[in-house]
Parts: sequence; C-alpha cells; structure tokens
Amino acid sequence: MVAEQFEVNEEIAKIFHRLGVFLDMDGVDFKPTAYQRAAAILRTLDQSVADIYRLSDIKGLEALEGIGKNLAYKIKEYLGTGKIQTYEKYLKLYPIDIDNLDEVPGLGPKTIKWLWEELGVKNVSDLKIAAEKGLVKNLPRGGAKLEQNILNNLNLVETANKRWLYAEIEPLAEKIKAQLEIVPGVSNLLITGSYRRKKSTIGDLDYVTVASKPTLVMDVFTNLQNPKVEEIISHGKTRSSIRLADGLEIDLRVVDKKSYGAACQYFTGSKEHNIELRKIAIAKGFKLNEYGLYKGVKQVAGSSEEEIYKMLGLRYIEPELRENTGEIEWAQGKKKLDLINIKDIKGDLHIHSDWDGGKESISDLAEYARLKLGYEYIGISDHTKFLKIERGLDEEQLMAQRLEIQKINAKYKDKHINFTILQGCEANILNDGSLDIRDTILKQLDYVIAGLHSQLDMDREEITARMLKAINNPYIDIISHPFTGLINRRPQAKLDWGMILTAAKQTGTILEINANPLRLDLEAPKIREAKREGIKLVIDSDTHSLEDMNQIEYGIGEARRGWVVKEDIINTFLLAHLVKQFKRNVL
DNA sequence: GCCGTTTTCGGCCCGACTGTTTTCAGTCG
Repeated sequence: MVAEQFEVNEEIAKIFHRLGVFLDMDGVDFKPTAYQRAAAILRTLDQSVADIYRLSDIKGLEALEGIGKNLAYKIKEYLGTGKIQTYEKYLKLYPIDIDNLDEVPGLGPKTIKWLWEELGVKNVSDLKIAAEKGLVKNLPRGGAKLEQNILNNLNLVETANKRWLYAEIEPLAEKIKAQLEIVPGVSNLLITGSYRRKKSTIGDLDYVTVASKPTLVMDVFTNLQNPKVEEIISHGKTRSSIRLADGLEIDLRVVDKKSYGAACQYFTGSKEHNIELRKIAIAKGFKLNEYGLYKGVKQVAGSSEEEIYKMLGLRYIEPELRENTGEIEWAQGKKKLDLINIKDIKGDLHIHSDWDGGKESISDLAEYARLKLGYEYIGISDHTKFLKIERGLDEEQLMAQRLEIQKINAKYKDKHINFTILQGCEANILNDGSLDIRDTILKQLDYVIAGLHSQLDMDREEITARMLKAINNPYIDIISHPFTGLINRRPQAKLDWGMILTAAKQTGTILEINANPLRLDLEAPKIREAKREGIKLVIDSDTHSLEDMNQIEYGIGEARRGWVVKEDIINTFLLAHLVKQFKRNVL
C-alpha cells in the first residue's frame, strides 16, 4: 500500500468509514453513504485536512467535496481533541472490530450487528469460533449454508491477495478470453472492469459477452481447467462468478446484443463514474442500467457505449478516464482530448545495458528498439557508481561507454539508417541531494537521469529538500520514478508533491512516468497535475532486458489515466525536438 | 449528512444473486 502521506486524513477517513457502518447497522438511511463518500474523498486529498483547516478554517473543510457543515465540524473536533464524540459513543455501544469483520465477504453491517447481538461476536476470531461450533446455523434466520459460507470466506480473507498487478494478470486474462471466445455462439467478448480502465492493480476480472447459447458459455466458464476453477461462487443464467486457487475472482456476464454497450459501460465502471452517469440520465428524464438507456420502458440506447454517451449529451469517454474525476464535465464540453497512444512513442530514454546490471549489449538493445518497436532513438542510462549492487559505472566507464555509443551511431550513419543512441545515465541522488558523478562528466553526456535509490524512508522535510536540490541541479534533466515506491511492496517516499511540482516547473526538469508495472511512478493523478502545470513528462520502460522494453505499454496506460496527450510526453518528439527539452540545451 | 441545469427541501443508482425465506432483506458490484 501507498504510505499514508497524510496520516490525519487517513485516521479521520477510517473513523468516518466506521461511523458509516455503525449508522448502517442501526438502519439509518442515506447517512451511511454520506460518511463513506466523505471517507473516500479524504483518502484522495493531496493536502492534509490539518493544513486546510489551518489555512482556511472550517470554511476550507466545508468547501471539500462531500464534506458539509456537520462533517467539517467533526474534522475540526478531531484536529482539536484527537477524538470525535459521536464515534466514541458508538464505540461504547458496539465494541466491535468493524474493519476486519467488514472485510469478510458476505458480511455487511446488518449481519455484523445480528451476529453481535445474538452471539456476542466482536471480531473475526469470535466469528470463526462461533461458526466452527455450529452456533450460526442454529440461530433464528441462520442456516447451514450461511455458516459454511462464513467459514469459507474467513479462510479466504486470511489468504487473500488483495489486488494483482496488471502485468501479472494480463496473460491469464487473455488466456481465459481465448478459451471463451471459441465457444460456439460467442461474440464480442470484452474484458471490462479495472482491467479495461488499465489500472495498475486489478482486484478481479469481469468478462462481458454476447452469446447465442448462453448456457454453453456459462458451462465452459464454470468448468475451466486451465486455469482451474477452485470454487463456483455463483451460477446464474446471465451472471456467474468463479474463484481460482490463488483467490482471484472472475465474473462472466452474458447479455443481449441490444444491451451489449450498456453492459460494457456498466461493468467497466468505475462505480463512481456510473453513479454520476445515472444521475445525468435521471436529470434528462432517462433511466440508465446495465441493459440500456430507457425513456419509460422504451430503450433509446444500449447496443453501443458510444450511443449511450451521445444520448446523454456527452462526448465518448475513454475507459481510462472513467473515474468521476472531472471526465464527465469534460465530456459535456466541446474540447477534444486525443489520449496518447503507444504508436506515438518514438524512443525510450531509460534503458540499462550490460555495462551495469542489465543483460543486453547496447547494440542488441538498439536493434530491438529499431526493428521490433520502430523507435528512432534510445537513451542508454546505466546506473552510476554509488549503486554497487547494480555494478554502477564510474566516470571513466561512462567515458568509455560514450566512445562505444559513438561507434555504433557512426555505423548507423554510414548505412543511412535513421536511428540514434543517446548516452545518459541514471545517477543517484545521495542523501544530501548531490550526485555520485562529477559535473564535468555529467555535462559531457547527452542527458542525465537522477533518481532516489537509497534512504527512501527519510522524513518528509528531509527527503523533499534532497529531491529539490536534485531538481535544481542544472545537469539533471529527468527525475526517474519520482516517488520510488513498489506497488504492494514498498511505500513511496514522503515527498512534498506541491513543492516538487513548483520546482520542476521552474527549472524545466522532466518527470518520469516509469512504466515498470511494479512501479508505475508517477501515478495517474500526479501525472494529471504535472500536465496541468505544464511540466514535461517522459514515459520510460526502465529496461534491464530486451523484453522489458515492451513495458512501455503499462506506462502508456497510466499516462492515459492521467489525461495525457502526445504533446505532453517528450519521447513522442522527433530527436531534434527531443534534445531541446534537456536543460543543457536550453541554458 | 450532503447537495442543487427540478430543488435551500426533498431527494439520494440500480439490478442480480443468495439464503432463508413464502415475499424479502442483505450484500455485492
């Protein structure tokens, strides 16, 4: 998980979430959603509510989406006292471990309350004991199936891998797709959900298809052998869900042709986007559901997503943008937005060769880029000497490498081949913000990437100062993987993003969108902000072996989610235009 | 409790599937 940059936001979000559940337990209408929504919004904020309160008082809090007078007051109360009275009251009433119980699939607020009242279940371990003793099946409104489900789902929670990396799930997703597509009568099979939105992590897979023999495809689906179905979660005429041994849940929906677009739209989500769309539908006198857009009982759109958006008075919205973060307002306007496409990429500037820890020779990398990917240039950016584990290059080695690159470039020129290898390096930003390679050498390279590779857990002020010094260094052109997190493995550095943005803008420093699927750093929301600020961006593969160069596709996905067009990304430029983006060629 | 291209009051997304039910509430996506 991402480190909690704004711990207070997270603390309050947790309380709001629990309050929402408590209110739900008591059967209160609408308030639960308001609390949950507020919790979700707090988690997306780029600023601490403590800062907002300090700068703009309670009015600043109320100005936030989803926060009104009441919740603003509760935030203020928490900032002042470290507590929220309403919450403390509920804690006494229900001394229950809401967070973990709520994680158990099939358990919602009402069931949690029921188990608490009937059996005194306070937490997951109480629940397990009660279910194992057979207490649940003997309750009024209880039953054997319910009890068994609880036991199954408890096991599931213990072993669950919450979200999978997009890149690790991609081959499996396509393999299942291929098996379903050959079932007789199947057409238009699409993988929807967060997979289609190209999120960096995927929680489950959602397939939508048209089928002339729905039962046939459902049967194939629930009997998959490779991958093997571990559990059939539900099995209906039009919707079924299965689970694989590793816990991955996969859903299949079979729909009529006339509802295909509506179903794809609906199951692609995001949920928040869909809710917004339905509100627009209602405002225009329609009703939108997974079967189509309706005026009364008459379907007015549904076979394609395009016609649904059109009927709602919206431009078509690319799946990657469907997060309810302003795309609907955009779609009501006239401005075009041609998101970047993989074919726009002309080269790759973050490539490690066998001079450092990489596997491939410079000429093999160049030929792969030129012939397989159709690039016009690459930049070799090997690690530098501080990173001993990666056999980082020292000054002398960099100069020797420069000669080799010049030789290969000369050969291309002799053969009239339009391809150029640039020499950069990926220098290390040391603890004091200086680099591990002398300026006299740095200025002889074509460009310099610098990144954090050590002491990533410095406190906010310290690591921000370190990064700012690097950004202000006239020899550093690109900051690689700025936040330096690893998805699901390592938290991000606690950088002050606002200060990074300002400094990058002032100095013309380029920020990298690192396409390694374990990094995807910058993340989409930050990409979008950087773009808005006019900051230059580059999408790099961070290649260590030939195939890694194809990772660029994941970076494209993240960039699209960040509303990026071709012009925002410097490695869509032709070489002559590209090199002008480097500070050394501007100053 | 929030919010406003119908609204400062009166709405608040929608349907499938499950389990224990015999008409539905709860959960999920």
